[in-house]
Amino acid sequence: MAKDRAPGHDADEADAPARRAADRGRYGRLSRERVLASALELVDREGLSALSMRRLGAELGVEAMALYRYAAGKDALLDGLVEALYLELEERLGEPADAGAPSWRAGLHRVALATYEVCVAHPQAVPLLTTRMLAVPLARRPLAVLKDHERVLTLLGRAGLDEEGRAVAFRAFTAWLLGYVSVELRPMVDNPDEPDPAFRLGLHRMPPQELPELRQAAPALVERGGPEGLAAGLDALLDRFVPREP
Amino acid sequence: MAKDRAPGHDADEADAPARRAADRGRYGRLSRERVLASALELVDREGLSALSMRRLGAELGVEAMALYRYAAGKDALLDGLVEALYLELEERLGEPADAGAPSWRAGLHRVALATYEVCVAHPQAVPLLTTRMLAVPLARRPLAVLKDHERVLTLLGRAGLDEEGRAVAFRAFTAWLLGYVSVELRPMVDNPDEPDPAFRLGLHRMPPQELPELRQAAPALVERGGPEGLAAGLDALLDRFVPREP
DNA sequence: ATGCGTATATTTACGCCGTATACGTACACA
DNA sequence: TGTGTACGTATACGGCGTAAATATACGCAT
Repeated sequence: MAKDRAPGHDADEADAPARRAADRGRYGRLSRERVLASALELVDREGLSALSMRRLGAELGVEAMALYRYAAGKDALLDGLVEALYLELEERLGEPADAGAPSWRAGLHRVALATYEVCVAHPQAVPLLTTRMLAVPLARRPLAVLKDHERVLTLLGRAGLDEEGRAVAFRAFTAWLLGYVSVELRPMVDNPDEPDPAFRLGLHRMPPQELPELRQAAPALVERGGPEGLAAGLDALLDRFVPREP
Repeated sequence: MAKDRAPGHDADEADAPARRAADRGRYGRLSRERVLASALELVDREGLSALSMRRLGAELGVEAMALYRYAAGKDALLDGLVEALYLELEERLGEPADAGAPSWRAGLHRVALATYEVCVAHPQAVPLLTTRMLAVPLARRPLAVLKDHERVLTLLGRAGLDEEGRAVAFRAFTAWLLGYVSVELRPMVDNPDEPDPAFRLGLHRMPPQELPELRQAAPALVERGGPEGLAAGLDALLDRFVPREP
């Protein structure tokens, strides 16, 4: 495929121009959006390890090197995925200025919940948040990420915190949120299709005598806390790190 | 090097046996401990991306394939690193049964603090906790990890929680701890050697007008919360998820 | 329509990666 | 001293990220 170099006429296909373009998925050209969207889709479908430049190129009907026009390299592509997640978050949240005037607390809950939902929609991409995103120095993070930070800081500002208090609360918010989605959104179950609960969890692999508590608690541990668990912990932290409301 | 096949006599070195062994670092043979220790050292020194089978082999004076006797593959090697971290944690904490009888709360603080310290000692390995460790189904995690889980569950059991409450508290403990070390232990600073704070943070890279709050808060944000921040959030969560003490 | 400059995509090549397979080597024990 | 077995090496393969050079197609003035 993509081997014949005859410039114009092929045989039975009428229009000569954009012949190769048709090969690459019926959309005319590449664009950063298309590249990132396709990458995210691939990750959602087959996991992070399936994402390679060559594979993504094939997905788009294009050679690997063509992608370098839209991302400086593989690392930049991964950072682009983080950006894509935060753009999706922005979309869910609406304008940066939290337009209406719910309380700062409700605002933070809204941000946390929306982030949770984005992560639920793309569980395979979640590790990128703790690896790529946090690895990039603050000022170099994608704009969408910075806007999210700005939003959270603004909400904390409304709570009447001084600069130091705001930084403490911001770190706590981020740590809880990222930690929560990290532990929540990955499979704890060994063999999902097994009917017997103990075998489904793979408990027969664990040392028989030690670990009695873990053995007993395992079925409950693999349950999800859900958005409620996220909200409950968030409130606990806010109660601690933010002075009483007026 | 490692080319001469003359079996016994060399020239000036007396003892013939273990000649090749001397080439590979003056220690006789490989072992899982040596492999994992060397891998962790390499990661500490040069980061996760520097860890490859070939490189680690070279580090040990051995061909890459030799490592496959001690770890089934690269993934298993990474899981082994997680195990190594938790063995180090176990060492810091002493016997699994939290022998003395500090309160369950003090016990949890001790576990959290010791985990924090291990992560501070190996910041480059921290991403493995959210990627590899959490990606492995509960029952397949390394024994040292399971023992840690058991310890935390036991402490929560002393707090008088029922099964459901224990699972909720366990997840909150884990999420907070992993989230906290993840955000805390990576460099936020763009150019550490720059004297001027704003340039050190790379603030000149950020859009000039938007993000006013972030701009102002940045210097405080890049500070660490330290063990105190960890403990404060932990208490907040425990107060919420554990019924009042007797 | 024509030709050209530029944006876009391909080709080719290099070195590193994980690892399957087959092969040497040396040590423990008879 | 001989032999079985645990340990390490040699070689090879396909896939990876990406640098450099090359080919193609599109917008636009003519």
